[in-house]
Amino acid sequence: MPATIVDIKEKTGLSLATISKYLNGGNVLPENKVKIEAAIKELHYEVNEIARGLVTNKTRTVGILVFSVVSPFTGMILHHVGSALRKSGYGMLIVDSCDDEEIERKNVKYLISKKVDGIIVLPVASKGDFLAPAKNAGIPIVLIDRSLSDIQYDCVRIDNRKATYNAMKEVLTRNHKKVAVIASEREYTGRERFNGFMDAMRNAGLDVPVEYQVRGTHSIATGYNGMKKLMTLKDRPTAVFMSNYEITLGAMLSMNEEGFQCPDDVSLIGFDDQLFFHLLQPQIYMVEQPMKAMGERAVELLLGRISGAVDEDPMEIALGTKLQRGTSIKTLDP
Amino acid sequence: MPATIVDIKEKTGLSLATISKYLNGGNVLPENKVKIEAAIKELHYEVNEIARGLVTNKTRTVGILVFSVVSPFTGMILHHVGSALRKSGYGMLIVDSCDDEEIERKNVKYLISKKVDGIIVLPVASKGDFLAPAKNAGIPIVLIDRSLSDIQYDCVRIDNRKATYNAMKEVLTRNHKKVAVIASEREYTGRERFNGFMDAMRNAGLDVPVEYQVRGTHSIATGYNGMKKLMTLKDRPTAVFMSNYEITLGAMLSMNEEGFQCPDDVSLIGFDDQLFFHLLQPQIYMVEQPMKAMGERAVELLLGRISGAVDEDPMEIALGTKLQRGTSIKTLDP
DNA sequence: TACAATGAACGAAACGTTTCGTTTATGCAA
DNA sequence: TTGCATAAACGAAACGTTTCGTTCATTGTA
Repeated sequence: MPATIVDIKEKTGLSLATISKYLNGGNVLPENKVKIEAAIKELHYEVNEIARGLVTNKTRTVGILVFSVVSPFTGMILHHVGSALRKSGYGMLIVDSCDDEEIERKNVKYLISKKVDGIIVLPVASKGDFLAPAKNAGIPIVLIDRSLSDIQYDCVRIDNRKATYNAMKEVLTRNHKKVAVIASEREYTGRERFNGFMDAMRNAGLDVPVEYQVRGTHSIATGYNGMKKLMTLKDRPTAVFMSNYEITLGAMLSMNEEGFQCPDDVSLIGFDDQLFFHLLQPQIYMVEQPMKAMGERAVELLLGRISGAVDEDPMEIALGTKLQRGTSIKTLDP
Repeated sequence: MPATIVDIKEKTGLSLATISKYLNGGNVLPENKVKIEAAIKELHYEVNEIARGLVTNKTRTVGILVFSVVSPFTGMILHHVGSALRKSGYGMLIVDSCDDEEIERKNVKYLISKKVDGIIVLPVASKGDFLAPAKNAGIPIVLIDRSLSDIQYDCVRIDNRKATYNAMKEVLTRNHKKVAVIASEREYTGRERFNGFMDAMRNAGLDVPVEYQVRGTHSIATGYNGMKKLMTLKDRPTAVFMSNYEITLGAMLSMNEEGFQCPDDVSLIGFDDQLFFHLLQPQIYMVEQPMKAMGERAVELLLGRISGAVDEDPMEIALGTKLQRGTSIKTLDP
């Protein structure tokens, strides 16, 4: 029903090749250009991307493989990645791994079958074998936020360990000695941040007793239960580092519930500013990730790989973070 | 490079038509079936969806047009819609309207150019003209959550007005007379819920002074500022209804900040349970939407339209809600 | 004036499927 | 045996583009 390039051919008397050339930005005589444009307007012609894809072997669509589509972190990344892609004329086919490695594995195959031009991954698995089918199919891959332990892919993220290490200085220079951590231990970021925390403590010559090391998952429940547990210890910490948004949220809920005050009862420092912590009183010290830049750099890199403009070995891009200062850290007597 | 149906043809000696028939579930002789399956395995053949799409004029992909991809409500819908679609072999091409009607309008055209088989919409606009191009192209459309004012499309949602009306009974039977509302006025749901609130008050013979009617946007800021304003009135309300998740979150932050206690200082009732309110103390009364059912029904309906199994006039499906009872409403003396 | 060089237009083949109308093979009844 | 009905296989066309190698026209140069 919709007009095709053949209709344009008949209306203008030109050949398919010439019209195709025009459509793809090639040079045609001014008079022909006018004819073609008139015909296009009159017939409401639009190129059929499917037919085009069949011959070019490109879909102008990239697959986005996310560990979970309900996380606010994911939502924000999707927002920025989506804008950047659209600006370049690409669409995004999103698949949700539901925090399940088996689903993630299937999703990769699905994206391949959909012939996406590239894949952006926020992985759930820590190892990279699930991406092998895509790699073998020659599909460019860029990771965001989380590196893989056994194989290197292009990855845009922050230096989690260092960022945590630096953030911890804010606590340590205020003479805190008894500092606890609540961190996720299942993904890359949680482990790195935990390590950064331990680095800082070790470097300050401070010990971290096991009951101060709360490990869990990337969830509100981990923060909630973790904080509850910490605050019922006989020997409470004077400060707590929380490794991500969900954990921070959970921890704060628990504090509100128990009536603990920050920073009077305990000092807090967290990760992943999601805007709304700005509204909180007290304002929490927070490591802010450059979400927009991460999304944009990842897209830029992926499109570079797709076009062939980038052909070096896989690279890890670590972007800078910013510490949102607040009022949540108390200065103790030396 | 990847194997095609022609390779299978040559390996088996059968015709393209027969192999295609097999691939699409048709009957072939057992011996041929064996031959074909062997060849497929040996050559790692997978059907090229692009080529198939060119002749069938189907992409097995549906477009998802969301008002904002960063909202947790959207994330949850995406999760359920995505699962349901995948179960039926469909993928989702997601486009983000960034709460902007102009972008939304462009996105519709983009989805059409991508030849999606159907579109699921969480609209930002209140009027439906932006969907006209898709309708004219014969692409089935299903709305979720928000109806349009001027034209009827298939829509899966709840009865916001009634749900609010019923929820308000919990407040009114506890003898509250001075009840305020914080509601978004820009989208369908906010307006309906506001109306439901006013219905309930009117029906109880109660007046709602204008300073008790806070209208704003679907945002944390509206809830935060709204609650702050309400609690500084000389004549404070004894209860507040909050029309959605973000507003509820903002309102609670403000209360925590000011040190107001719920339900001692003010009773609260909200909308959109997002799991994590379960963790809160006190537990807030919340109208819970059937997110999973909404996503699944919408997909079911859309696929029905696509296949032609459903061909009645557009329908509005209003699913039932559930009131999560809590401890956030105080019983006043009569 | 002839010839080379340049640039635009052209025709046909190709991309990998599905589908339509026809032919071939099979089984059964007359 | 012949004829007929049924089921499976077949060949060819079609889907709407891009692209390759070639032809044609124009301009500039010797």
